[in-house]
Amino acid sequence: MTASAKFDLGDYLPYLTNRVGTIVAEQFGADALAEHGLSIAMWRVMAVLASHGSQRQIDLADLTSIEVSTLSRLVTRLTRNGLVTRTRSLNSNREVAVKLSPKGHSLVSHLIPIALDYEAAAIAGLSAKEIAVLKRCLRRMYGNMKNRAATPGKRPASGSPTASR
Amino acid sequence: MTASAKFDLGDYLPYLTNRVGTIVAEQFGADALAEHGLSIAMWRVMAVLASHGSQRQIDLADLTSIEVSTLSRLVTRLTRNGLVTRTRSLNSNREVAVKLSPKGHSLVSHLIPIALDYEAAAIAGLSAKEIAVLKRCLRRMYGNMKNRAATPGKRPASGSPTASR
DNA sequence: GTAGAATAGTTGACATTGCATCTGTTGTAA
DNA sequence: TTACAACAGATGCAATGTCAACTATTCTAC
Repeated sequence: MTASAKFDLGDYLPYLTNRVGTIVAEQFGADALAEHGLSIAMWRVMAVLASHGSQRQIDLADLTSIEVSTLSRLVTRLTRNGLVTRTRSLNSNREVAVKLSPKGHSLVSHLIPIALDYEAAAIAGLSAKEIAVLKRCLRRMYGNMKNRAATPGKRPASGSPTASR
Repeated sequence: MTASAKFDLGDYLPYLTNRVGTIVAEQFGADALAEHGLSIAMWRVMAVLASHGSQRQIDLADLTSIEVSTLSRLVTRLTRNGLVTRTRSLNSNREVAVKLSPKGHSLVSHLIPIALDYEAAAIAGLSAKEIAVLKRCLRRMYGNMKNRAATPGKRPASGSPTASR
């Protein structure tokens, strides 16, 4: 056992965060999405479209954290299921505009209240004040990481010489 | 169409949570894990082992939120890479004890400080008090959902009037 | 205009995942 | 003991995801 074995995962924020995200998604997926033949990724795409309106695939990828190539096939599937439409963008011929079809819109409208129920179940027992802090923290954390990604020399090089290929 | 089209994803906690978890994992994976041939899932397994010691696969699955069948193969891969060992448990012959090998231990020891740097980068600008609330909230949320999963009649019936307060 | 870089999206090859199913082990109760 | 349910883990196979090319379009600067 080396000295650095001192690592308390239960106090490590990325772990705590990912576990919450995963368990909520798992349950919502199994209880609410499965019966509609939707995967969590599909729901995310539809939720983004419901909230932000028509989007290019590249923006969808950014908003959903789904890889562009994965997203391309995902949109193909959603299109086959009649939930979204994919049309060439008006202002550019290489862009695509993805938007909810009427059927897709009606499905998200049905799912949104259920999703909000799950959110409510997750935060049960927490005060409004705590939730406000929670949201602030999460937004800040996302911003911090996003920033870091955009910044050159992003490597923290703790203990490791950044010299790599 | 319907009134419920009013859905602000930017205020929806499962979304905020998953995005933070994803972006931290993505960057840590690309910057620190890739050069060691590790995936995020592999890192999670190793981090759990570093923090909790030897585990059965089923417990690893629970602690990492990785499916048991996926985990089985993942452990096989980690074993092939010499990072963990898989031995029959002492007290039961159907159980397996997964633990870090010396090589695996030395690798996590190297990665842990880097992981903590990423955590620090993520929470930059937040006060200790806010972080305390954040952790409390995340633990509570996980507990709430875990509970729900164990409870019979967990379904919030579509369109349910659960939406109170 | 034209060359070349940048951008948006798609696709082929390959790896990984997830469900259902299977094997083997342990616990329980007649 | 025997029978059977519950459990831990592994595996076949179809579905999905990922990386690296590749096509097509638009932008930039001469």
